[in-house]
Amino acid sequence: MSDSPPSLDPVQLGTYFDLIEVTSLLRHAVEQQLRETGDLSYVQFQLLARLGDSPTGSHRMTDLADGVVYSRSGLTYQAGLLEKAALVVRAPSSDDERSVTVTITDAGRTLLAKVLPGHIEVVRGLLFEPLSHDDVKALASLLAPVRDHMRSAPPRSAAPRRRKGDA
Amino acid sequence: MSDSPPSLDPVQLGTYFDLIEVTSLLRHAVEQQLRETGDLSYVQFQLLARLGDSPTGSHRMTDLADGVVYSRSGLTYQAGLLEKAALVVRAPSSDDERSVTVTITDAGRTLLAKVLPGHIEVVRGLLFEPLSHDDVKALASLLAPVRDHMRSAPPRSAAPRRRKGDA
DNA sequence: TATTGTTATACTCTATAACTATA
DNA sequence: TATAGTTATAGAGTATAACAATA
Repeated sequence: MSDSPPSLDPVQLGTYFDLIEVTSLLRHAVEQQLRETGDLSYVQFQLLARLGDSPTGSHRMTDLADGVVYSRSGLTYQAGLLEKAALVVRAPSSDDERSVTVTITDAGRTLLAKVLPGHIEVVRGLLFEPLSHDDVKALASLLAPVRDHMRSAPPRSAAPRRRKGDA
Repeated sequence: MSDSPPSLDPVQLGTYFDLIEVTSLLRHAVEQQLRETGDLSYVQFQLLARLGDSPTGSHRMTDLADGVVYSRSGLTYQAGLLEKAALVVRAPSSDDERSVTVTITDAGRTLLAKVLPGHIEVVRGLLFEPLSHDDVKALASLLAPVRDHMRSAPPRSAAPRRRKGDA
């Protein structure tokens, strides 16, 4: 199948390990803060944040699923939890009766506002404290192409159901 | 408590989001590969990899827990699964009868060897493809201080039971 | 026929607390 | 008394497949 060298060079390997370690620790710390402060999981926070960022406070289920969650049923589950907590409202979309539009409520915005400062403080204290402004810029400029590459080359993850063309 | 500005600057925020997105996608892709190729979760792979890296092929449970897993019972669970799959053996430590020494088996090493090439290929194809060697070095030099900082400042995560001094 | 979303179900993983045994 | 590990248990999260409704 392939005869390329089957290993990463030591720098790559160490970088990969550091990346995994750093984000695991960061994720863990942030999840704890979100749970304590707002009784939110990270996925739930991401959903609320996306809705809060939207000019309308709304998104279709599919758009949310494509960004945050990996399966549709998973999103239905999470949206159900958020709706039960009155942080979100679901309603049939006006233009496409199949779609469901999710909208953040005032309570959702309030909770988001309550949770955000601590969230940011954790991120700053853990991730950014040892980095200068120039370091952050450098990091950003390294991550951007990786992000774009990953977005453009869905390895074979995602594919919640079956996307566009497919054998 | 604190009157520091309650938000990250746009560059920091974008960097944080990119970091989360990149590692989420990478993690997801890698987990899928591990599951398909070796029926391993990422945690299980990490445990096997740690044991395989050790000169003796062994580690104490506690040492494994401190690096990979966040609760002791979680490690017991995972070690139990690995042992049931004959990838690992557990035995009381010779020097400290309270401790349990986990050792990777030949089958464990075989599985590790089977899984590693694909693992590395996913990491290279997804993470390193858009980065030059200098980019990787730069990324490594940015992640290292963050990693050290996080290790030295356990925010209040981990603490599986109760560490050294504690109120 | 394809797409959107939900439901039922099953499974994996994680964490807390109670417990045993050794240092 | 503190440390190492296990167990029981409970809960959160995820994915697959079958389903209903609209385009």
